Amino acid sequence: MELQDRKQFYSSRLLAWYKANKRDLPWRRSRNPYHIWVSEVMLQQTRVETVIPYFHRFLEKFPTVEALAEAPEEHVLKAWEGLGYYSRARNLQAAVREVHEQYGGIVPSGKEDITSLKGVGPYTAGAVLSIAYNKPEPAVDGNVMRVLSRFFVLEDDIAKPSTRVKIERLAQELIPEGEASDFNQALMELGATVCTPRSPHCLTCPVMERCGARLEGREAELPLKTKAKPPRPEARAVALVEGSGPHAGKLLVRQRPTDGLLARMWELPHVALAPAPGAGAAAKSRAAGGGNAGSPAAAGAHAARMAALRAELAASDGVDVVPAEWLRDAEHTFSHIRWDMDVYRCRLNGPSDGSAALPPNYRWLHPDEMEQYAFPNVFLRILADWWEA
DNA sequence: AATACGGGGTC
DNA sequence: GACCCAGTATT
Repeated sequence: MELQDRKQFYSSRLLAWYKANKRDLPWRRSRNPYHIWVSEVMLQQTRVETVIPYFHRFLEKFPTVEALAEAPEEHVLKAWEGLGYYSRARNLQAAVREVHEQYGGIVPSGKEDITSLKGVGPYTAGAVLSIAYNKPEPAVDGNVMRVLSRFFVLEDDIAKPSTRVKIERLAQELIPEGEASDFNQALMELGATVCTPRSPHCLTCPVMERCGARLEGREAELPLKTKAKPPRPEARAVALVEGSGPHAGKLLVRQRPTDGLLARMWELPHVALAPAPGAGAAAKSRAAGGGNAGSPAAAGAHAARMAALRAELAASDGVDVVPAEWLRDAEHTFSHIRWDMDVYRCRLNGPSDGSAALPPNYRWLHPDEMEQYAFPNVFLRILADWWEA
């Protein structure tokens, strides 16, 4: 049968290629299921080069299941600072605590058990079971969907969940007897280094002779994927509040709520501005490339935003912050939201000795205390620029 | 099935 | 600027 034959060809060629060409990655130097697990969670939607330094630091701080289970959550979040998708860190620690308490510290090797852990979905379950335990489970990520879509000319939309399920069945059939660990990594390695999203390197591909997409000249068209919605813009006013008296040299920061975007991370106090014509115009003028601090129209817009900043912060947090001047703008794009920010230098209204009481989630932060607070990159950059100047 | 959830690299 | 990345949870 032709298809059977192609599958056989694909598996044996790919496996041999991988054994001869695999990259030397930190998590490939270990078969410790905990190490593999940590790497797989970090690698979710994140590039290998980005992960490597985090992986080293994380395992240095939390070398074992027990160490991570017993660590304070804020230490874990701090170790994850800058990596993004911070629920991964919280879920990983919750799952590791479960492994510590319910599985005697041994990462479970059963599909049901490991899938029940927080933050462990179909991909991560398959990756840990195959890579660490050599179990013949598929581990289908974006690479695998692309690589198999091309070789077998699958025209399903890889953005649809049903497509992943279909490709999982195929990926499982392809696993050579006793070679799950290397074969699954080979699939991903091919996608990461040869069968890349754009301009794949077909001439060096170990399976190009029988690659359907290549033979039809369609390697650039596959896989099919529907486009994501663009992030929605949000105008925000940020308060950079300098301390005085005993708080001189410090900045006012606050911790975010336990749920939602950037959960439990620290940030500069800020408010969302009404999506008024003014905000849109300000964003537009920035996009056009011109600074907007000088123009009369911009000055009026700043006055309105400063008033909104003070009023909204009083209403939401009960802090009375008095904006003094526009400092800078800043833009940050998440997957689904774009923040168009204006940063204002402020002072805290209250006793001149700076003894005013703060809400429980507020702190005065000295630059030397940064290692105790986890900030997302969007605020890390603003803080760094401020302290540098 | 659609959306929330970060941040950065690349062509 | 567009696309994508070793995805998962929630709705």
